[in-house]
Amino acid sequence: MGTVGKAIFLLEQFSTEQPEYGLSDLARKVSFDKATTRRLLVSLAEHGMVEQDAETRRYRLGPGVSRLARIREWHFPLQKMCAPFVRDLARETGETVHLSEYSAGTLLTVQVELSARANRVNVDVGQPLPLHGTASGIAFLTCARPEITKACFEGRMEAFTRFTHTSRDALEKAVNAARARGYSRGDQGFEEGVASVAAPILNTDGIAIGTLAVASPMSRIDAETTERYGRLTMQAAEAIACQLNGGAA
Amino acid sequence: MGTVGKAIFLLEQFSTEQPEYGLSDLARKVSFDKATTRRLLVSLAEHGMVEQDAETRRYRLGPGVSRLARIREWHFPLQKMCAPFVRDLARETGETVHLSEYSAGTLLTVQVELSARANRVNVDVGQPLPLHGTASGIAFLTCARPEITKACFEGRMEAFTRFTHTSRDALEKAVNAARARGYSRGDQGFEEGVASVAAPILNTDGIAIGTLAVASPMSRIDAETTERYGRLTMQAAEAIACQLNGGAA
DNA sequence: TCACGCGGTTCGCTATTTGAACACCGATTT
DNA sequence: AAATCGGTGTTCAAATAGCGAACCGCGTGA
Repeated sequence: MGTVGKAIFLLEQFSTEQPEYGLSDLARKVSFDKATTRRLLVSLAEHGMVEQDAETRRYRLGPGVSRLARIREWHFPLQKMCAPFVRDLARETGETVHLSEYSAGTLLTVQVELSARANRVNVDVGQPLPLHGTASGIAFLTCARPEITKACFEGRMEAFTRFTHTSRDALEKAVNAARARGYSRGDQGFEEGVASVAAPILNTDGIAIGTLAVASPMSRIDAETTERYGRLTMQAAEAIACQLNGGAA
Repeated sequence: MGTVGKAIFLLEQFSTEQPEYGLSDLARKVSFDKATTRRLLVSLAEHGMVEQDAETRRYRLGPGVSRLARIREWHFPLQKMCAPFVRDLARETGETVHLSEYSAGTLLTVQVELSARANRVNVDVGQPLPLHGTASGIAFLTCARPEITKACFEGRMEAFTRFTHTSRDALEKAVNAARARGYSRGDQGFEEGVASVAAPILNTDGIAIGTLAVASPMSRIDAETTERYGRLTMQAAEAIACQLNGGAA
């Protein structure tokens, strides 16, 4: 791994559950030398990508990342644009809805609207979803760029539950079924007891850039509601794409 | 400059005005070798910090930066929290209001609410403001951590206009006056014809983490309105600090 | 009192980064 | 259609930047 890879790897350790680290903590977690870790952190801090609490000496993500994100969001306002659609879909279904965006081999969760029910599916913002093991992933693969699909089919497929598709064949079938249907189904492929439906969000070229998904506890859904949620998700994803690509079409 | 510094420097080239670069463009702009620039971009792209448009081959900020920003914002929701205060202040004054956060030696503009008037001051999100040359900077220095103040006083002070404070003495005077007053004034220190007032936003320890500022064309204001805007800004900054620090006191 | 773990620093070794030169491709010019 | 230009992307010897074991000083709890 190159030096910048390591630096970014450090940044990626921060999460909503663990937003702060001491130097040694972090060094252990990534198994870099303490000195290395520190040098990287200092470099990052010089540009505001991390900041160090003046008294606890712990490190956390800095204002620089927000700045970059604002520039991106300004130019490509995916999140802002999708917010109302995600909310509406969550209200219509009463289930947890999440929006994901493709990034470096996985789908990153961008936005989550949690179900109001006591028994609900929890998804964290920033959580990466595997392409082969989630409804979102399968939906994405129905319209992904060929290189991505190829890399996914040829890569190792980790089994998260006993339902995860782990063979190219099974996955290809699931993707084809989803493409025919217009939305994907993910039955306990990532987490036992969770059933999801998802639809891809396409750019002007018809290539998927992300997905919209509804995740429910299995106990609450049957074939009919799955179909209903699937259609709603598909429609919402299309509406998003339509607005993203300039209102036209 | 170390390798990660260079990588981040690349990221910092992207702005709202110039959100995309070709490889050669970018290499020229930062004066790195093309090969170097490319290697850095590839490393960044592997982690989603930049992405390359599949057809134009140009590079832009990637979803990874948004992810990091969301994690930070989750943990430290400055922007979300301040939004209503910024809006209210903009409505009350009818002028451009901007919120900045300290990062790596400067103040980064986090949020801007532009005046509705035709003749108005424009500030860009993500724009860095110098500590010595703006109302925001002076407000910040009234309550900054001693090291920061020291570094600023001892550093070179660029003159942006003929009104910019360029001597330690002048700056120190302005800071002391602002501290006594509760808000700072910046008369054409950064841009001719622009007068601003600003107040620091303090953390629980009474240390400034950012500033809130109102920027008006000079033609529109006099001593009295300056005083009024100053008080309003101060109150808003205090209200923000109060909410940031847990509603208490 | 001692031992431990913490943040931070040093310095010789070495692996990584560097950049001139090159290959390629497509558009525009001759 | 040959030549030229400007662009992206690749190579490899040379040199620079990063590495990490060992170190310091500090606070804490045994």
